[in-house]
Amino acid sequence: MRLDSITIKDIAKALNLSYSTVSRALKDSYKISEETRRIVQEYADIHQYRPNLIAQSLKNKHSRSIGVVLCNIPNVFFAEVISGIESVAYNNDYLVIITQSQESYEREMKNVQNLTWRSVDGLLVSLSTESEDLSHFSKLHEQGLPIVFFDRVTDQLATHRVVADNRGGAYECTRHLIDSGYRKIAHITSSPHISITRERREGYEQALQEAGLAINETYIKYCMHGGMLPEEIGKAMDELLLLPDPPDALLCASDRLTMGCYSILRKKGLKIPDQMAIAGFSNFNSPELFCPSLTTIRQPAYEIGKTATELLLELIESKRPPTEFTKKIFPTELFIRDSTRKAGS
Amino acid sequence: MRLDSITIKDIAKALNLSYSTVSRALKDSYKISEETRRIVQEYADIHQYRPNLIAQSLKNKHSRSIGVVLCNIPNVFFAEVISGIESVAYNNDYLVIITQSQESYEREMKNVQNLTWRSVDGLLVSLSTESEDLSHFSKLHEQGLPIVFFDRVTDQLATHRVVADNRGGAYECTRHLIDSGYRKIAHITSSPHISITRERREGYEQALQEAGLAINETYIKYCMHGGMLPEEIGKAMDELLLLPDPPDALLCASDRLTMGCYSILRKKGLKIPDQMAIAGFSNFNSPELFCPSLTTIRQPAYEIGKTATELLLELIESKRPPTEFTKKIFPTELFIRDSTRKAGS
DNA sequence: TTTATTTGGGCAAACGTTGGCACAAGTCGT
DNA sequence: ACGACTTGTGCCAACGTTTGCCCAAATAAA
Repeated sequence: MRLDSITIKDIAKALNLSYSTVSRALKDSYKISEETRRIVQEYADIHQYRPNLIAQSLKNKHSRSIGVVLCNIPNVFFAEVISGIESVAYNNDYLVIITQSQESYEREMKNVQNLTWRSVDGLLVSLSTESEDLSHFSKLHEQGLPIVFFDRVTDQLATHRVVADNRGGAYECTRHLIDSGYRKIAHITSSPHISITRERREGYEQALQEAGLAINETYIKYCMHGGMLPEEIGKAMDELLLLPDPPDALLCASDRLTMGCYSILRKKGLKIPDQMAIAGFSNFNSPELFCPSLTTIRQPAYEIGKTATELLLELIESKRPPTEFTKKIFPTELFIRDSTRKAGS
Repeated sequence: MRLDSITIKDIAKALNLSYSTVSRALKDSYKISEETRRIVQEYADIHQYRPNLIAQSLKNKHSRSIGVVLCNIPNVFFAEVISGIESVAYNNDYLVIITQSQESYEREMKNVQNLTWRSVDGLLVSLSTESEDLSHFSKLHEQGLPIVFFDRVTDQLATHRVVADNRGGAYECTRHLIDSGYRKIAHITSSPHISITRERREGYEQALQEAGLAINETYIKYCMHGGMLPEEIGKAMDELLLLPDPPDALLCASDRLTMGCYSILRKKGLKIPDQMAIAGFSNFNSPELFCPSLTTIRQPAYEIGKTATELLLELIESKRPPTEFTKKIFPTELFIRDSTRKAGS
């Protein structure tokens, strides 16, 4: 259902001008007399002329819309990212189309396909945990579709990437745990396919190594669906707890994981942080209300969304494909709270 | 940048048919021989023909997209609603365009305008706290644009509404507080302009009245921006606490308010629930981790989004404007936790 | 056999914009 | 006074689909 709005043709007829003159007067391009321009503008204003964006898209081959592919909207981190995306898009008159992969490769592919049929001008992507084969993206990218990756990125495609300093965040937090006296630090993380998993593990391992602590593979647990399935977190925790020499601290690699693990510890009645310390990546904004308050590594999610979108719009609007691709890395913030403070320290 | 994809014309030329025949064969309408249909379909499949949705929109006067107007994406409740919206839209091949009003009337108007220029087929709306004048919606609605309201609804427009049982939820929770022995129950709520504020207050007042308790106006605090501005919550709390006879329990009317108030109570070092009990509407999914665990009223946000979208699509796809408009009311769930359990009870 | 009806398919206009090209009138230099 | 520009505007095709209308052939009815 279209809302009856006046068109260029209407203006042309009313003013006894040709379509093209009106069109040109309206977007003050080309050589149009000041007089004509004024008359047209005035008429357009009075009659509330609005260009039909669909028609423009058809003609111009671009739709002023961008597609977003991410795993799950209610995830705090992504919700904040979206908010950042939306704000930049809004200011630039772009429209944002959001799709959720729910950590499924299948769905991610379908969404991307759908988005391209819709002729989005560019894509903002955070990979699903299942995605190993990235050909659905590289094909499009080769055809010239601008893509910017954020959070869960890849180096298989030559394009911009926007991430938090995952390695640094994990490193800093692990160091903090070590400094607090913990020696048996486990790492509960997501699928090894995605970039954040690798980077966070590297930070974790680096801190251990620098402290002269051995890396214990049995202390590293992968949740292949990033914690979407509650049972995978439970399983990982059980395995850890049943170890002959169980860990005394937990570094969790994502929002869902952090919440899930914390919740399990509490349910099992373990004393935090004495029996088990816990810290993790999380953008939840009241972790101080937990009991004990929760040590978190916070990512500048809004900033990430904002920057990724700015980069994408730049890509879209630049005439020629850029030769250089940046990887923006935003620092994380460690908030030390009671869940990692030993009673005595 | 359009991805070179084959068009109907290409197929027509290759198969030596006319555009119209191909078009009709593809959407098996009209009378086309089985033979032709098969040939066209096959060719289309092999060459991965995808209809150009922009062109279709221009021709058909609809875009298979819906606009969403709500206040703030990172708000848990709305994030879940969006997730529900997205799932229905996805299954019906509709595209979802999300805008945030940030509780600003100004922005809400601009967003709606923008959305209609984009020729969305329908609107899903949750009003901002500032919106009193609804003419930007009613104008469009009169012109035939399908609109479904959810959460913060209005009866100024004759259309579908989807909400939680706000009155019931508030009533049940207030009763619970009364039953737990609290007698001085304050209500911290949002702007009186929006429907949820009124409904929740009604539930609160009804419970008080049934219990023979007086309604104390000084116990009802309105945060005009729904708690978006941290200082408004602080001010409301201060005023309550400084009352000669301060309340002993708090019923908070929204996610942000509940979190904000809880946080302030903790910061001020008040004993929950002995000095002050607190309960509120919240969709945060780990309130049991708070200290003390937080009593919440949960709304079926995902369901609300899902249902609103189903209703909207029905409206969009039905030929004639319906004569009846439904108001779907979903029950809320009260989760009683320690923040409202007196030590002795 | 003629006429009416069905079946299958083509033509071309339309949706609202845009932009290359053409062209008339005015301006300038010589 | 005559060509060479410049300026302002109009014409028309194109973007990819859809669809009303028309028409040819085949079939059925008379």
